[in-house]
Parts: sequence; structure tokens; C-alpha cells
Amino acid sequence: MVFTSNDISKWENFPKGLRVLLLDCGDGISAAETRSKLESMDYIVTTFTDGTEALSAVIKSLESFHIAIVEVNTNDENESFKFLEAAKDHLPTIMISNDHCITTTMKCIALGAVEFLQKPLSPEKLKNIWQHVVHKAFNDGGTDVSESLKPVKESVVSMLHLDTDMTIDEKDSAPLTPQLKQVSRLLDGGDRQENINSSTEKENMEDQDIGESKSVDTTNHDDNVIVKEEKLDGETGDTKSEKTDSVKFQKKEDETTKHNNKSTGIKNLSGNKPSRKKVDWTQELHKKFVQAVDQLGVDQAIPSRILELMKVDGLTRHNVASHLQQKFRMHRRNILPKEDHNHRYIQSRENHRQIQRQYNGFQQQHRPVMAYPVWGLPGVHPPGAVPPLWPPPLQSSGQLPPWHWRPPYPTVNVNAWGCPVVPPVTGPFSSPTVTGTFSTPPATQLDEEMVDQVVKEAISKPWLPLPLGLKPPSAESVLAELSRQGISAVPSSSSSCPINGSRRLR
DNA sequence: CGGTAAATAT
DNA sequence: CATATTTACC
Repeated sequence: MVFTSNDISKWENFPKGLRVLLLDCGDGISAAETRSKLESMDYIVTTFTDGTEALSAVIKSLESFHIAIVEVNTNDENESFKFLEAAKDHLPTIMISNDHCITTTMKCIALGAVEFLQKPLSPEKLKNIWQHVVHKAFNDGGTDVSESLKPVKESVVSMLHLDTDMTIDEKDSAPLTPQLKQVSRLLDGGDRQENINSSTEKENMEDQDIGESKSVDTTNHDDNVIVKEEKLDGETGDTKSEKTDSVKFQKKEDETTKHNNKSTGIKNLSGNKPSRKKVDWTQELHKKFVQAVDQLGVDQAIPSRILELMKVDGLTRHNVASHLQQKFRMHRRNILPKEDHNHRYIQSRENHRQIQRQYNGFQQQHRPVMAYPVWGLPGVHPPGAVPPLWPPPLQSSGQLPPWHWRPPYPTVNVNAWGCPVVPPVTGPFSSPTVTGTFSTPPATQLDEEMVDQVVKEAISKPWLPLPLGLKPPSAESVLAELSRQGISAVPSSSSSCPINGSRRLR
């Protein structure tokens, strides 16, 4: 697996080191108790009994706090509220109290507290407060947010860059910035995008948001839609020549099944001027491509055939050939060594590449959710399941990024609190992401690093044959599966020859 | 046509 | 600077 025991331990320690400003204007007793609880969480606590001092500390950033927790004393609330109002813009501020009155709670929230916690505090309640920090760091960008949150944001950003970023289509790599403008989709009346979380705007609501929902919960949320935006080609002066017309990649969903189409890869911009060139190999498209190749069998996967099977209008044989060549065969060669002498060379070279390449570009964009998603395509047409989402649809609000994938470079800013920025997701979500993605390679003795490399490779390049004994389904199995699903043959034109073996003449 | 390499675009 | 995709060629 991708995990090393080390990583896991880091996970568990995660929120550790969060720097908390604790303000309790009342008796020092409850403060001491609270402090103790916070410290038991491994947070670094600094207690204040004077609101003004506390505020001063926040503003001067003498200490870099990540979050403030303020005790609301039933008798003297004002001091607390005063602090809250002044500090809320700088730090996410949580109010705590023995007073369980809804009015008090409401007031706290209304005044800008990110959360109101009833005492007694419990580890459960304290465990996730870091989420407010991240939320604040992100959504309250600009302004007066405490400097201490900057590093937090950077860390998270770099982490998210891993996968998030690209998912949203290079241009608006702003998923990280407060304004995640999902303007986009000016295209076809498609509008599948069911929800685009716009947690961004209206900062005023923001706080309440959190308050109500009880916690920011950056964890999961099922897949969301990808904000995909068709590039309006700068189609400048296309007046003559390019008879671009036909090139609208029509995605004809062969699968009539519901198929939640998340980011639609190729979309025909309504009325757009057909993009003349440049095929966008998105999930949809690639998926078709892969299906086609699969059906044909790697051996007979030949551009023209693939093209037919894909049934994508406007796609040219060349596009396909190129994709095929570049994405499949090229790699296959490097991986499936042939000559012994060259072997070593190639191998090491490949390794080297991997290390350098790190996560970016194509690979990043399309990090598969499953180890061998596409080839497996058990669910190509299956009415119910549409498994392989090549470029994983993480996105918007609570996409749960595979944070566990250690970025190649230091992502976690040392100034940020805690070790890794891996959320201590404890819910049901954590496992799915992490597990079952691929079978452990039989790499008994191999160095962990190496295994890691290989696995990453496999994960990141679904179009490749699996290394280390993992093998893609045979064409037969794929066909079998297809027929099992009632798709015994490819309909219409030419190909209805389910038996891939037969090559056709043409 | 199918494959590649070189050229470009990102 | 590396990768993705398109073009040019064989």
C-alpha cells in the first residue's frame, strides 16, 4: 500500500501542535480544566484571563495561534463577546460554556464564532477543531487573517495541489482560493453539475454555516462535480481555412444508464465554433478510448478501429493513434523489458523519470481512483455501476483528497501545526479512499520505496499494463463481462464483432 | 494505414 | 522544465 506505518502514526497525531489561545475571563479554575483538556489533545495552549491582553496577543501575532477558544461566563459575557468580535477575523474562534442556553449559543454564532461548544469538553469535541483553522485559512483568505494561518493554507494548498487542483481544469486552479468561481459551464445546456459548492462567497454567512453544521467537516461529501469549463478557444480569426465545423466532440453516451456524468470531458459547446484542433482527453473520452482498446485487445488495438469503436465525432485517427502510442505503447515498452541489456537501462531510467516527474501534469489530472480502473472496466455498461472515473471527481466542497499521498516535495509547511496535514478522518470515509484501491503487489522483498514507486505508477497510469504481476483483465474476460451485461456486441456500423480476435479488413 | 519522432502547445 | 497533443514523415 501506499501507506507506511509511519504515515499512519502521523495521521493519528495530526492535530497535535495546534496552537490554541484560551481565554477565560472568569475564575481560573475552569480555565485550568479546559486547558488541561486541550493539552491532553496535544494542543499547545496559552491561557489568558484578560480579554484585552488576549486580543493584543492575537493582533500582534506574538504567538502564532491557530485558533481561539473563549469561555463564556454566564455572568460576564461581554468581555468574551468583545474578544470574539475583535478576534473572529483573525482567528477562528470557538466559544465554550456551561451555559447551554440557545440564546447564548446563537449569540456567539451570530457574533462570529465558528462554533459553540457546550461544556464539559470532550476529546470528541476538541478533536476536530482544526477544521475551523483550515476553513478559515482558506475561506477567509485575504484580509486580517492571522499570519499564523498562512502557513496552514500553504500546506493545505500544496497538498491539495496534488490532486485537487488539476481536477478543476487547469485554468481555474483556484479551488484553493476563496473564490472558487465555478462560473464555468457556459456550454451546453448540460448543466449536469448538480452542485457546485459555493461555500465561498458571502463570508458573512460563512461563520454561521459552520456554527450550525457544528463543524466544518472537510471530510468527505461524496464526489461532487467537477467544475469544468470548456475553453473557449481563442478561435481568433478562424474565418477562413479551417473548416472546423465538424469537430465537435459529441459525447454520445452509449451507456444509457444513469451514469452520473461528472465533469464532462469533451463537450460540445453549444453553438460554439468547433474547436478546430486539440482534443481534450478527458475522462469521458479516455474512457471510451480505453474501452475500445480493451475490446479490441491490445494486440489489435489499432487507431482506426479504436476510432470506430469510440464513435466520437470529430476525433481523428491521428488523435487516437497518438494517444495510443504515447499513452500506451510507449510505456508498455519501458515497463515490459525486452532485451536484457537494455533492460537495466530502461528500468532505471524509468524510475528516475518517475521520481522527477512527481505529481503533475497529466498524471495528476487523472489520478485514478482505483488501481486499474479502466482496464478492469467491469462496469462499462453496467446499469448500476460506473466505477472508473478516471480523473477522479474530487472537487468542490468536501472533496476528500487522497491526502495520504505524500507529495513529492514538502507540502507541509513546517510552520503549520502538526505533522502531516492529513485529516484524522475517522468516519466511514477514510477507509474507502485508502483501501481497496489496489491489490498489494507481490513485492515481498522489494524495498518499500520501490514498491511505492511502482504502485504510484500503476495508479497514475491506468493505461499501462500492470507491473509486478498485476494483470489487466484479458480481452476475453472483458467481453464476457460485457455480454453478461447484455452487451454482446457493439451495435451499428461495422463492428459488431464481439470477438476481438477477428480483425477485420477494411 | 500504422508508427514514430520532431514540433508545439501547455 | 516536463508533459500532452499535434504534425510531419517514413
